[in-house]
Amino acid sequence: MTSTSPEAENSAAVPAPVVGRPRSTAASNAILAAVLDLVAEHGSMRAITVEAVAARAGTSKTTIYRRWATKEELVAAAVESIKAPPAFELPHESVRDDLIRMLKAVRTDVSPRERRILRCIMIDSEDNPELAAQQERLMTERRRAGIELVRYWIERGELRADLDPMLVAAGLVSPLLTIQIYGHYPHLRTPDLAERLVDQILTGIGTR
Amino acid sequence: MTSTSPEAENSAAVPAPVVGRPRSTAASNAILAAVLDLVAEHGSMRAITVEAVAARAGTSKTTIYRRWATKEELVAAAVESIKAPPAFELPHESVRDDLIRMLKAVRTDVSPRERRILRCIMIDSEDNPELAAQQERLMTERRRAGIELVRYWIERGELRADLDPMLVAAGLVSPLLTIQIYGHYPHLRTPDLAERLVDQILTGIGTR
DNA sequence: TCCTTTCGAAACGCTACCGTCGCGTATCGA
DNA sequence: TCGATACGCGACGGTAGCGTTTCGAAAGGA
Repeated sequence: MTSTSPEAENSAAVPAPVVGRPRSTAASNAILAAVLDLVAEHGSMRAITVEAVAARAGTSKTTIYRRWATKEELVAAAVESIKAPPAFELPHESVRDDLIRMLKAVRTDVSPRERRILRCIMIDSEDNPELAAQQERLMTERRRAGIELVRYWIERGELRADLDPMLVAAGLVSPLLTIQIYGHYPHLRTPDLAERLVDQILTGIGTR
Repeated sequence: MTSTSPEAENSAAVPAPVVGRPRSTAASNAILAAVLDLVAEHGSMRAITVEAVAARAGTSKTTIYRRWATKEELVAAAVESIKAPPAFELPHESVRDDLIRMLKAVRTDVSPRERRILRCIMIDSEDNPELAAQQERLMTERRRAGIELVRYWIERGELRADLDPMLVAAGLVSPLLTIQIYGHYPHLRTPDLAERLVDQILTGIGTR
């Protein structure tokens, strides 16, 4: 820790010179936050303009373009600045409660703002490999907790030993996400969706 | 059937006069097909241009704007022209086979072209209520078969009677779609995904 | 203090695309 | 044949947004 800068450098940014007036980190943060705000408000990354970002951040376009060469780099940097939510604590009292809590965490820990941001990343990552990589990073982080949870209860014999933890997690989280975030199956958007999903997969749907 | 036109009128189109040279239905069809082609090739509706549609359809921009007032109307009409796939026949030999067949039909009956179109509709329906309505129409049609199937096997006592058929369908189709179409959980993209999903939900994951 | 760089503001060039118009030609019904 | 409309073509005006430039002022480091 000899002379570390207080803020981590933005990866894809144009490097700042060492002499002269230093760049305002407050401005950098405000710009990245403004990008995420606007992405959350409007539908996608196509829908936001650099001028709007500057206005929201209280800076000028010049200040933005001094840091990032293109709009794509700017958005990528903003997405990169998103941190994964802190790992939530589970009481480990019962499989059912844990799974339900995990699913509800997907719904509550993720704010509506962040939810819309994730949705936009999903959309735009189609034709933006940089964004696609970022998406993978965010998704993998968020998926890990669920997979670990399944593993935990398999070890304790509460879940079948021959399960693929990832498939179980997918079977629970995917329906929840498509219903909650994408708005599919509107009839299923009830407050007890998490409970119903867990019960369904826990006991199975067959009669034998 | 006195003087019915051979083709159904396009709903939101500017009505064609009764005197003078009639509009070419071939051109109309070529235009709508071109829209869907281009939507499938490029990412979204924003990415396609009216000039490109005209070029692909072998017409001129004038011909397009004589039928639809704006690009939005054009896209909406093209989406409206999509027909639901024919209902597939199931052998009804066993629940397991039927469910697996149903899931595999999701993967095979929907061509890659149509898949991309559906994806784009999903994306653009965010800020286009007209498209959102069309999306609901297409999704509901496609979901019905799965829900009916669950109901069929409930009546025959092979599935639990207290199930919500829609929740079961969602629990099966959603993971498949997110994995197959959206590319999530890349480790799960195996040829036997349908079988594994069905087995997991059929027998349940719990040990008691 | 001086030198270097940043900042905000405003204007600019550029490109892409929408939607319109005019024109000569083609095609239908009466 | 005549009248009315559709057709393709090309050009146009208008708008939006990206990225650049200029300029005076401010703010740090040596």
